[in-house]
Amino acid sequence: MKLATWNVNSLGVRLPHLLAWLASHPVDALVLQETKLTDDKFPHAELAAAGWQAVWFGQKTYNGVALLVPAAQAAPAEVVRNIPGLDDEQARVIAATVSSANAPATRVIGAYFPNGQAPGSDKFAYKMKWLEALHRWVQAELQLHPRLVLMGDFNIAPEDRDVHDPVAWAGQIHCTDEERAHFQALLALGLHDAFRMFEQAPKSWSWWDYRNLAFRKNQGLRIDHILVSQALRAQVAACIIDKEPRRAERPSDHAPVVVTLSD
DNA sequence: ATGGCCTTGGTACAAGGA
Repeated sequence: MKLATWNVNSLGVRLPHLLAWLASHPVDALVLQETKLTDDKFPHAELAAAGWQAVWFGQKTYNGVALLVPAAQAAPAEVVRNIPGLDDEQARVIAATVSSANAPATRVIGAYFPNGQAPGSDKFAYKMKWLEALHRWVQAELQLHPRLVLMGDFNIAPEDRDVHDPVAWAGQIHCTDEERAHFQALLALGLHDAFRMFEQAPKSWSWWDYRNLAFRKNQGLRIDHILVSQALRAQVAACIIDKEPRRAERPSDHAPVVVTLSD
């Protein structure tokens, strides 16, 4: 079973690009972030024509998330939109139970973590509050669904090796001690960073700034993550960042991350 | 380098992203 996450930075712009990637990457579930579409604008018909069913949760201009599974697969079940109990006007989370043909049901949480803008800002305070609510909710979800995957754009670089220039980024947004402590708190729930379960090339990033020729110079951050629960840990066979779509014309600034679970 | 780019809304340029 393959599961993937991708911040597409506008599904309206990126739909052809997404369909091309899906055609050559037959995953069992894909979560999207930054769709930037209200629910009435979500391109479910175009996705269905390409063989994909979806559940989605969006808003105008900003944020927006979705979960795609093959049309032949069972429909995503027990769908949750945003974090229960958190009063949030921003569309950042979609969760569902996914059943592929050859694996037991798996709880998939797709999340677009707040950016946070800058330490000390109102947006940073919102990020902290959101992270606290996420932690509480994921803890409860794990009790209900031992087979659980939390994936998405975390907007957190967990360690200095996830940052192209740790000195320049020290204490900056995505790299503060507070954000990193929240990442560790999620791991402490019994989640595992699938990418770090394997030896990886140094300077592996999932996001590169559009500016400064950052992709060409491989100056980026690893901020898109796939965390798997203890029950799934032994089945993780591979985890990769697919840089190829970042080379495209008009790419997203993020690359997809893909995890392979053995049956 | 104080920044460079991309997207949205809307039709000029501001806001947000990371």
